[in-house]
Amino acid sequence: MHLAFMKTYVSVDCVVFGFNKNQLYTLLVQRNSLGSRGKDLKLPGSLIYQPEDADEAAYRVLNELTGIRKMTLRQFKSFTSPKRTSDTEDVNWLEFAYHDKIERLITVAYISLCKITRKLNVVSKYKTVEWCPIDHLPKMPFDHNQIVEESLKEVRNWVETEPVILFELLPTKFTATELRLLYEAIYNRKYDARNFHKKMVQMEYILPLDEYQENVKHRAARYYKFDRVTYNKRKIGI
Amino acid sequence: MHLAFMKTYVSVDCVVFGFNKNQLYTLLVQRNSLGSRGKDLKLPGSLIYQPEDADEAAYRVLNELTGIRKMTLRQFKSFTSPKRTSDTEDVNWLEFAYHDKIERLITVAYISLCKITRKLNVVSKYKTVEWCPIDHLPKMPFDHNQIVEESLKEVRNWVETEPVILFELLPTKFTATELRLLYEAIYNRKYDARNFHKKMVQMEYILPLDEYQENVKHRAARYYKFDRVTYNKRKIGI
DNA sequence: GCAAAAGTGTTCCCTGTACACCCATGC
DNA sequence: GCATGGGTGTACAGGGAACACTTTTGC
Repeated sequence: MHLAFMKTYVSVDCVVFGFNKNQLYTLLVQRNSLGSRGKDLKLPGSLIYQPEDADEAAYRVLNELTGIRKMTLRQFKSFTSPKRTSDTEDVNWLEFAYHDKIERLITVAYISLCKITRKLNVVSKYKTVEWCPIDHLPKMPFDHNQIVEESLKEVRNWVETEPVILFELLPTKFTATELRLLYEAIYNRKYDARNFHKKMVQMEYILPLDEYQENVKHRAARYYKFDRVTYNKRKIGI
Repeated sequence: MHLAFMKTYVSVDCVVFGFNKNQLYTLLVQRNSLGSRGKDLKLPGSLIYQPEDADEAAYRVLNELTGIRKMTLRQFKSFTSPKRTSDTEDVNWLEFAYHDKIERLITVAYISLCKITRKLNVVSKYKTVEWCPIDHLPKMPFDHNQIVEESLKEVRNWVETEPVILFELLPTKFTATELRLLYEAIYNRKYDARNFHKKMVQMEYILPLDEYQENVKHRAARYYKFDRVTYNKRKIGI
């Protein structure tokens, strides 16, 4: 038996995390669909251009959406199943969007992070760009649901090696509670607020500000900010 | 400017770790070269066949080399730079080996593990298969040196989530010192032998045997074995 | 005063690390 | 005996978890 080798298109797909209140969100785009079921939301992504590597393609996709030149990102897994393109509607959309015959398509999945308050550009290829809570995701095309699911585990690994990424999800000034809720959302567990606060105070790269919440009906919480300089010094020590 | 999308061949490459004495090794194959420089060693790999996904291609490559049906493996990163195929000699070899015109090639890199004593098959595509100490690797084609380098970090992550993989590198019966040297090789640091021993005794899935070393010129060390049943029970608890 | 959330202090336990010491074997 | 490596016991430090208690603000 002689088997043909696989010659294929390669795309990148980005799981962009955002955070608000106590909930993680991910950025979804709406396909300019061909009259199909539902809202037709999917992960932002693109085929890779000839002169690009996958990282560059991911930077390009994210730059189009957010205007940020080089967002922090992390490749986490490639999805290569031949079954990815078994849904004819998905394939039709691909061929419609890229004006090309697509037989097989593998994708390199990336994680990135974005302040949820950031203004987003609606790229012409899509109808809308929106934040969607990760525990209420719609059914998405290809294996995008699976990609998001696996990406959440990868975020945890990422936080452990580079806690700096947490601060890309928070506003510049944040309270201890906001940071704690972010940890709780990522690890899907509760942390004792009192212990968490002490631990946070010990992180020398989190600087207390002389600013406090206003118009809250309880004791106003102090604001903190992340200090990149101290953080980078700390990393050398490890 | 209109840019062409990338249509490319996709391969898998496997970094197979082995362990002996106090040293990690990786499995390299020798290309049936076209009269070229050096020994021409590289990572075992293959283009992906049409009906396969990347995991299946990696299983196939490893099965050819070791005869093991489904070795434990872990996808860890895709390497996608257009520069991968900038060396003409590398491209010549590819086209020679696969009887096809190769312009661009991305690869999905995998890690796997193998007892170093295992008998290996020399696949017809290659001249030799050999174990090479990871800190004395030859210059290899493509970005294979970079792949090995990055894979070592990934092995550490893997051990932390699934310590079971360590025992795929050790003989069925092993001493405390052997396990310690394996840890030392992976983490590139020393561990206090006495503390390590105590820690090991606490791991309920490592069973002490009533067998001891023979013909050693010091107190004979006890042999231990890994108990998969206890290990799996333990995992449920987490 | 009361509710609600911020923030501090204390205690306990577990784990890692350092290190002193004893054991078994070959020469 | 002595060198070599195997194996046990003790002691201390740091970090996490549990939780009592105080502070500030709006109503």
